[in-house]
Amino acid sequence: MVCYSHQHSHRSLFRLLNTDDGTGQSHIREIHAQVLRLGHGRDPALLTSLLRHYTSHTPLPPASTAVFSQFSTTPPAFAWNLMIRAHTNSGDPFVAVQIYFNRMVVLGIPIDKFTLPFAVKACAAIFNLGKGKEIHGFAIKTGFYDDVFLQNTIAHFYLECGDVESVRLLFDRMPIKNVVSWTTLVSGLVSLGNLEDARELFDAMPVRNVVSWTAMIDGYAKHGKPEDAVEMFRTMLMEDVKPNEFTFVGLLIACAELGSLELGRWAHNFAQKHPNSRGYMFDTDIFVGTALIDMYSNVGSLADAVKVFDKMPVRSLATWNSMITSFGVHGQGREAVDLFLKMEKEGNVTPDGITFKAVICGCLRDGLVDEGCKMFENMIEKYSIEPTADHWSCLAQLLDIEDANQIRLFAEDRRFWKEDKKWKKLMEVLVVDRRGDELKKLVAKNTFYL
DNA sequence: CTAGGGTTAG
Repeated sequence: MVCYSHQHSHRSLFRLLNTDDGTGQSHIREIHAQVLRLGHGRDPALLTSLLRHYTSHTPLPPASTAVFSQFSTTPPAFAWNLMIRAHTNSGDPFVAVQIYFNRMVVLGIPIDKFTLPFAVKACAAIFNLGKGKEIHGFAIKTGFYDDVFLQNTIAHFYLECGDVESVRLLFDRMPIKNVVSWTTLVSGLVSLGNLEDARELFDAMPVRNVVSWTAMIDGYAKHGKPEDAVEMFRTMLMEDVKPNEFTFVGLLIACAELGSLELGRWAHNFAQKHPNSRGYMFDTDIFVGTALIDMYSNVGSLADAVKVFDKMPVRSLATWNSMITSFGVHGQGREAVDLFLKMEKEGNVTPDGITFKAVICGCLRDGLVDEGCKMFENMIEKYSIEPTADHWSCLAQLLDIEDANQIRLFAEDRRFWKEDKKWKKLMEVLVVDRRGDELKKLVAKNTFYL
């Protein structure tokens, strides 16, 4: 608790706002109330500090908009920048561009060197190639382009929009490149699957850090070169670069791909012995934990996967999905269903289509026909999840249904068959199962629905 | 207040 033993002056409130009390919360609402009570509600310095605190939380608290509107003159660039950044981070990049950045330009508010990187990042989040290019041009015209940070952000923007050639061009023309510039292009090449060029560039880098190494490790792991991923990891250790959570995820994907329990255990052991910069062991990280579950399941040790799952302090939807999938693929449908029920009960995450696919497939592999159907019903009625071709296909196998009409009859009987688009789903099922003849028959019979 | 790597879907 913050103790107000005396009336705070303007200066002491300001100091309080900019002091970290160690909880990360800094009792912002109490301080805000105090600011208003003492009549400092329009003080620009205090408003800016308040805004900085509010905008560092996600999702963005409504109070931030209220504070932003309290400036008696137009807010300074700093405040606009915070709002652009916060909206992008809170899943509202459209508002960041349309409401904040555009208005800032229209109102003629002088931007600073932070504004354009934030605006470009918002464009990247909505893949708005046109607007991003416009800002690129705007930067050149206004003289803000001469900045490595901005150039790196723009390079990453082109990468997000799938335009690796522009990234390459931009990179070649950069007068000053740093390790981030190099890594951006490396990861751009990696994500086309162009590992040869990526590696060539990686080897040519004047300076490499853990991020650059991880980009290569992850690329090899995901593009069918798990041996190279492991090799890269070992080389990285020899060059005295410390791995982090991101690196372990890449390494574990490679271990899963290689199907080696021994190698997987080695990676896990390594992660358990090395704390990260905040003193936590790597295997407590939610991404590393999920990757471990997946890895152990893939190399055939369900027991180890369960051990990791049970030890995890925090679990995401992906964590639950990964564990339920593991039970399913190991033929333990009963355990998959039980874990699903536990997931519902703990209530921190909401099941999605992947969850149901995992449970229903688990039921299929364990011969739990009634349970599987119940789950299918659950998915539609309780969670309003539209079944995909995978779900229909799973259901068809569960019910041992061969004929398209039987699936339809079943679905109608259960009132799942409400809209025309279900026909399209069914067709997808038949495509997935490569039942070409049945598909042709279905199309001939139901041309009305197309 | 600015830039680059991450998990689940037989």
